[in-house]
Amino acid sequence: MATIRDVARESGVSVGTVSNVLNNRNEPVRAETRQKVLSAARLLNYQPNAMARGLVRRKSGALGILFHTTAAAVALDPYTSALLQGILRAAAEARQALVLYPEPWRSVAASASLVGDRRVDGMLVIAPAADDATLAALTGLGFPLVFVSATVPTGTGAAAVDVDNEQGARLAAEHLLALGHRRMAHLRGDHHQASALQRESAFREALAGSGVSLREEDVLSCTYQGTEGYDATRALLARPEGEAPTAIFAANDRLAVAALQAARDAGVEVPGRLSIVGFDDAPAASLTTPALTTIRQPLPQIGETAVRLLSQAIQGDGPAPANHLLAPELVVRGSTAPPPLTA
Amino acid sequence: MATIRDVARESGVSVGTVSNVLNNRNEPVRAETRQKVLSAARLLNYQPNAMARGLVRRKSGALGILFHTTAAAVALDPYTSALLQGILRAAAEARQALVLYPEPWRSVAASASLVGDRRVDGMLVIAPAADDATLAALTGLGFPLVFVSATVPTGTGAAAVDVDNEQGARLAAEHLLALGHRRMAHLRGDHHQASALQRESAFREALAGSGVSLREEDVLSCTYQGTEGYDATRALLARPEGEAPTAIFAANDRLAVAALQAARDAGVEVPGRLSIVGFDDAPAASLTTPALTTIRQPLPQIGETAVRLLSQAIQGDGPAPANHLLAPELVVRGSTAPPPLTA
DNA sequence: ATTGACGGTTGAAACGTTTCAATTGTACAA
DNA sequence: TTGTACAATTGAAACGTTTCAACCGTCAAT
Repeated sequence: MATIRDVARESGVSVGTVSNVLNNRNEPVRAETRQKVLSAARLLNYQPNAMARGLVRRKSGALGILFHTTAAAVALDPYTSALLQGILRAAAEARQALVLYPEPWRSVAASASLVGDRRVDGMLVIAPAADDATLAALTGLGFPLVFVSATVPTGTGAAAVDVDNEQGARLAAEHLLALGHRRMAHLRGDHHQASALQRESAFREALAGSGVSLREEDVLSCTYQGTEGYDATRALLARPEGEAPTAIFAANDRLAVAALQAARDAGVEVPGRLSIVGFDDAPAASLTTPALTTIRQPLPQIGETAVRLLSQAIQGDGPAPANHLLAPELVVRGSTAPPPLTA
Repeated sequence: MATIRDVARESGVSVGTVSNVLNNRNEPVRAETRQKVLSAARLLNYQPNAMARGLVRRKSGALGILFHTTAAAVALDPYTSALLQGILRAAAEARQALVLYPEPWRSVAASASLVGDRRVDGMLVIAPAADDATLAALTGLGFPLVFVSATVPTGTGAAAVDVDNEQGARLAAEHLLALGHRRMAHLRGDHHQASALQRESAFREALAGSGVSLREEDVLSCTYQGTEGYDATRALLARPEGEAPTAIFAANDRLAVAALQAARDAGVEVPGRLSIVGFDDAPAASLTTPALTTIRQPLPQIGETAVRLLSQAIQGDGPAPANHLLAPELVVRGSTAPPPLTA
């Protein structure tokens, strides 16, 4: 590999000058000299060494991504893929490389060691558990951090980007109410994820706003992983006539798909006898029969926004850090209909 | 951030000694000294700077991933996700960070600039076009490279990992033949991808081996992107009675799903009147109705193997580079059946 | 003629590590 | 007592950049 010194020798100038022209800083330099340097660099196929540069500039030109669990587990998730799509797009635009840390971030200590090696200039933290202590400790490191799919308490110096979960839940509620449903159930996501809590409470409040109450026995604790949705739904459908809800709002599409499966296996027609609304608009949502009515998250935009925010934070000229909430959208497909008339 | 010099001062020894104990090399060092250094490091929360270390060691501790197109486009692809899963798992094991370059690698020049900055120790090249000149130029860089989803001509110093496409196509052919099909069609993938060519020719040969010929008009050129599969299938099904194939082997699941959709829209029953076999076993394959019979690629294992090979190449003790072919598997689901009896 | 300004260029000092030859101290053998 | 061996430690030279104070002409103004 050719070094900057090789280029300097080849073009007969000092390394300082070579550096100046190659980084075209605003230092004055004769056109002729510039040409000599440029052609020497091309001739030697010179590429600046990122580490040497990073060492003195104290910038690596790379952004890190930290996952809440092993990255391997998360790679398969369409949720992450969609997010990544936006992240990559924005990173390409900002000319930043992306560093994936295969280890999950768990303790502050562990993540500190990742952050501490200064391999990246800032970090995107994906879907962290809503554990304020850890979050705070992480932000306390004085390292540019943007949380994705989370909200940070105002006052901490960090930024967060997320879909407006409450608005999403409200959209689901309004849709179901408009169809005429009065007895509904909710399949709740991971209880340690803030989004799950937000979706539940906003759904409850939206119903209450229309004089419909969400009963305690009608909210089932599941996880975003989804499989629990099956048994929960079977249990719901096994209830005596009149005790079963006519619609289910699932905290994400995985749960919704599981519910759909359960309904099919129980011989309950969807949407004829049971309506189901999901959340996310995962690719699978449009492939099921019936296709899923769901709340779409603008995942790519969330990713883009996060990168943009992080870049600003790194350059130090960011606006006051805050929670950025992006609007969700109701996508009506085939899994919702008015409740059966057998009231 | 504390530097190694801070640790040296704090523990009252030289930086050389600090470096020795922290990297526990086989240099002899008094137990007492070791303790002093260790506790000083802990006290100061010292983290070695990855760039400084990389600069002198000439190793970054990171692996790069290069995609054949914009990474953003590829992120959504379940194919890539599954691959990534294996890559991440193996990278975690090898304690290597992963660097994603958001820009696609197109020309050698462009990728050389990525490779040249020495930010990574080696590169995984995903699904490159089967363009020997570019491949050769890339391998000629003297940089550890492993191609994924490609085969390299023997002799070039690079390694490649892929599913055994020919065996996969053979599996599909045998399955269809065993069911009794004699007139089949093939939806071919990208003509610039080696895998598409391999799947086609192996399918053709496997049929020929049983005395069945694949007619020219029955192989339709599509792309892995999939959408063309719809029109191609419609055209196939619109042929006069007796001129239409009774089964389709699609080069990947996207094409197979499109074919399924086309059959449904044309009122042709699957698998009653038309059998469809896909390739990949993408997540969507099990969600369609009927679920797709397909050839499963061991994508996570391919990713793992690639990382392992790359690590070996970096350490310089790798075995002779070669093409590693992993075995595919036939997954029989609901989209295949014997041909209709109306012969 | 002296000064000042400025365009153009240089050389060396960082950046934070690792590594290695050199050095010190100690113990043992001759 | 001298020499040798070896365990333990040191100090400085790399690694390949960027940056910045300093320097040298040259030209214009005084």
